[in-house]
Amino acid sequence: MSSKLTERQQQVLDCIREFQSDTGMAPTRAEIADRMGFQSKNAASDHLRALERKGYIKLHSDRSRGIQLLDNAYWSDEELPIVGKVAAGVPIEAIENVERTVPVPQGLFKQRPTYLLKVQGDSMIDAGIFDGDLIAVRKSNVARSGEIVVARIDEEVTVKTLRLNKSSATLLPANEAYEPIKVPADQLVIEGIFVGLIRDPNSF
Amino acid sequence: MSSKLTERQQQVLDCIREFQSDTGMAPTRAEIADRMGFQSKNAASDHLRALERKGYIKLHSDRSRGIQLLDNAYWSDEELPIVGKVAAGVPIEAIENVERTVPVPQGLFKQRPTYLLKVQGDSMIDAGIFDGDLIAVRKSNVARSGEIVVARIDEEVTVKTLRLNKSSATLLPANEAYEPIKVPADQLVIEGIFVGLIRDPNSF
DNA sequence: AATAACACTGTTCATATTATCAGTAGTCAT
DNA sequence: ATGACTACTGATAATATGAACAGTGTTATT
Repeated sequence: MSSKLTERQQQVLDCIREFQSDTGMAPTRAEIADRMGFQSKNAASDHLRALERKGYIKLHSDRSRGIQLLDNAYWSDEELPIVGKVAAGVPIEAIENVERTVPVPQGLFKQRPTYLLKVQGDSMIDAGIFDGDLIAVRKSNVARSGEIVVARIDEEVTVKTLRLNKSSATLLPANEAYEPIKVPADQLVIEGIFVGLIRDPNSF
Repeated sequence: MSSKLTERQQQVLDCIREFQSDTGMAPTRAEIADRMGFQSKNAASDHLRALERKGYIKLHSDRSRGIQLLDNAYWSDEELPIVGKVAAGVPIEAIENVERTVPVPQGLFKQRPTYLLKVQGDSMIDAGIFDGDLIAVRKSNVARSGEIVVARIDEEVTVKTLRLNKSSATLLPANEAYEPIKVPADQLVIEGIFVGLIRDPNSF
């Protein structure tokens, strides 16, 4: 049972999460005040007390950076857009493509997704990604070799495993029925990185 | 590129991970010394410097608890046994059942697995668990409703979703071809909790 | 209209924490 | 046998940080 947060409190909670994600440690009162634009550290203190009272964090008293995010802190839903078919040349996040939004618990995935993409086709079936699955994607225009990426080739968007060589990139399907796609490194457009998968067997 | 750690340094790294897992924050030098049994805080400092130099952590200077675990820190492998067929009545971790061990990166899963179990059968196929998959299991004799568990019924070990009612438990398969199994709560033996899945398409 | 909760500014003080210096020993490679 | 790294003890100084107190307005609820 945790009461609802005010908008400002939610912002502070997000701020703490982001700081932790960036630096690997929880922020101090001063650092929260800095990021949030407060003139006084005590503004941050007040918010922390509120967040603790409402059950989102635990404060370890007299401990530096003693802010512990509780499970609740991660279960504040964020509405993510589901992107379906993507029109040629249109940025993937264009509002026209948004079918609907679904609440996704933050922290469900290690990397925070930017949007959800409904998988079409079975080219990644051996990687456990089925037709109709929702994959969580973090928007990014770079990726490392071995990562599963959302890439654009000739106005078409696909999900494949990225393999980077010296001068070229290969998009690897995970299905024997499909062939790898070799692309010159400078022609490859990465849309995002696969950071998680959501399968709801009752969604059909 | 990160050089190898000494046994002691590995222990200190484990100590930091555990502390962070317990409290949600990185330990101070004093707390490391305390947990490790050092008389001097500087022993911890020395180890931290070594761990940073070898690329396992990042130290944020002049910052309290400014220890950031880098990816490398999680990639220190732990050898986990793979349990295959389980003889009737024999504890699941009995050495006779160990087929082989594989290095599993710690921190790959949020919950640290105790052993790996090779899935036999397709009763959980709708949950994305296929025949031949390795599932990472955390040994536990209790579980919450809704969790996927490794349970023993009549000398047979199965993987199912656990559904707890008032007085009885139901083991739910994720495959229409199989029927749910109802078990009196006091007869159910939980072996462990499903904490992750490893699928290697090249392992066949 | 009163009260509580929210959302801050600004200051002071105690203490938590890091950094650094000075040692002691053991191991390991050149 | 010499230097580099490991693995510590012990102490002190500098700074980072949390806690507390005294205020000011605003907004939501009864």
